[in-house]
Amino acid sequence: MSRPSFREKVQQAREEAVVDAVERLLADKGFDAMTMDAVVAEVGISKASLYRHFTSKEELAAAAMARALERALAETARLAALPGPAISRLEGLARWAYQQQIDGRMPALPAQSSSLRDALAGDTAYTDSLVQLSTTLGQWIADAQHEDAIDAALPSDLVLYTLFARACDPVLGVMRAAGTHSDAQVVDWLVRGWLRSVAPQSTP
Amino acid sequence: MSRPSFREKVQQAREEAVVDAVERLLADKGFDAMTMDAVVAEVGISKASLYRHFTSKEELAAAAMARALERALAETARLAALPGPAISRLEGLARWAYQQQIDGRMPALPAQSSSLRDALAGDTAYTDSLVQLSTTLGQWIADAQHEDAIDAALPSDLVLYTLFARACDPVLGVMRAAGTHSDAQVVDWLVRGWLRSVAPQSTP
DNA sequence: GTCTATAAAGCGATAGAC
DNA sequence: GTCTATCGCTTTATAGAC
Repeated sequence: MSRPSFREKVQQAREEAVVDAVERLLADKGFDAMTMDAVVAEVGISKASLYRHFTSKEELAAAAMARALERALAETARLAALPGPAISRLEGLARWAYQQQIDGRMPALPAQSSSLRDALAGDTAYTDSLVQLSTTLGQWIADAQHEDAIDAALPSDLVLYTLFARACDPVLGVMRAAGTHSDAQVVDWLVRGWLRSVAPQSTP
Repeated sequence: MSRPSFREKVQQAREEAVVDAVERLLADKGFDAMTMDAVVAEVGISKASLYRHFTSKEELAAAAMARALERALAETARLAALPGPAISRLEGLARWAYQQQIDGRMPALPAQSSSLRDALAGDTAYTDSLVQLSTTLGQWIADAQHEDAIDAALPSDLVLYTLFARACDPVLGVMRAAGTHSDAQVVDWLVRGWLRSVAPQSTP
């Protein structure tokens, strides 16, 4: 049991190095523009070795997405321990998502791609994390609605999807390219904008 | 002058048929997944003929985007003639953008693609329309800020980009796929959400 | 100007030696 | 298990006949 663990650890370390590179490339170029040659060039292994560990490009993307979801779950666990109402936890996660985008750690997958969707659906690490994250956030959203911090007339799944959409909000990139305001200022505007978009109707 | 106009009209009609097909394919599959074979199959011409009229795939995408911007400009002209404050015109355009998405008339281009960006920048029909649209909407946004319908603390270009982003809001597609609510209801929630996201701070 | 046929290149995936 | 070398397919783009 302890004999093969060394080799297994080496394998796991290499696979993690691969997923690291894939995460960067997916965030930088997107799935279609990312080539397997670029992956092996960044990791420093051969293509045949890469295919020993991951049987397809889609599987690589699924592994990167699974890891991103794991990070999101870790952040929700951290936020859950903080005091304050549910809406402040949701705000914290939105802010975290924008920061991930700035740090180049947000994989960019195409919305329409059947082969990719199949690979994602078949990756239990991905689907399990997604379900768990959705469940937790759905609870936070329901709590915030009961606390009257989110419009109770909005379906909770719509609120959840708008929050997920903040993770790939193109406005951040455009504003950063313009360079007229600090990252922190732009993120603040966008996070507050999301909060207002789901806030209860003001009754003047 | 009138002699070659017949042939020119035939040419133009064919080019319009091509751009029609490209618009549908771009909205359905996106730029990367759209192949030139699919374009010629839909139009019913050969690939060589297609390349007589459009020298590259990027140029086709630019033509489709230019036409989409022309439609947006036509809608702004229609909205400009309506009575009411500037914010109601902005709301109307946001609603129109979502409807375009539903109708499959919103080209989906990748955010990161150097060759595509160059082709777009070199297409005057595209850039001119984009500048004109941005100028008009920038004025509307400034008006709405003066009317205290949009938060005056927000930079007008940020507001403009968030409005553009509504044209490719992924939440609409996800909600439509869920099928639990009518298109009109979902669009209404999303449009009102955008309005609230840029509304002035409520001062309770 | 439009067609058929094909070139040219990029990329995902694999064979076989070591 | 990793490498080099290559296959096989897709796709963009073009040559040359009509």
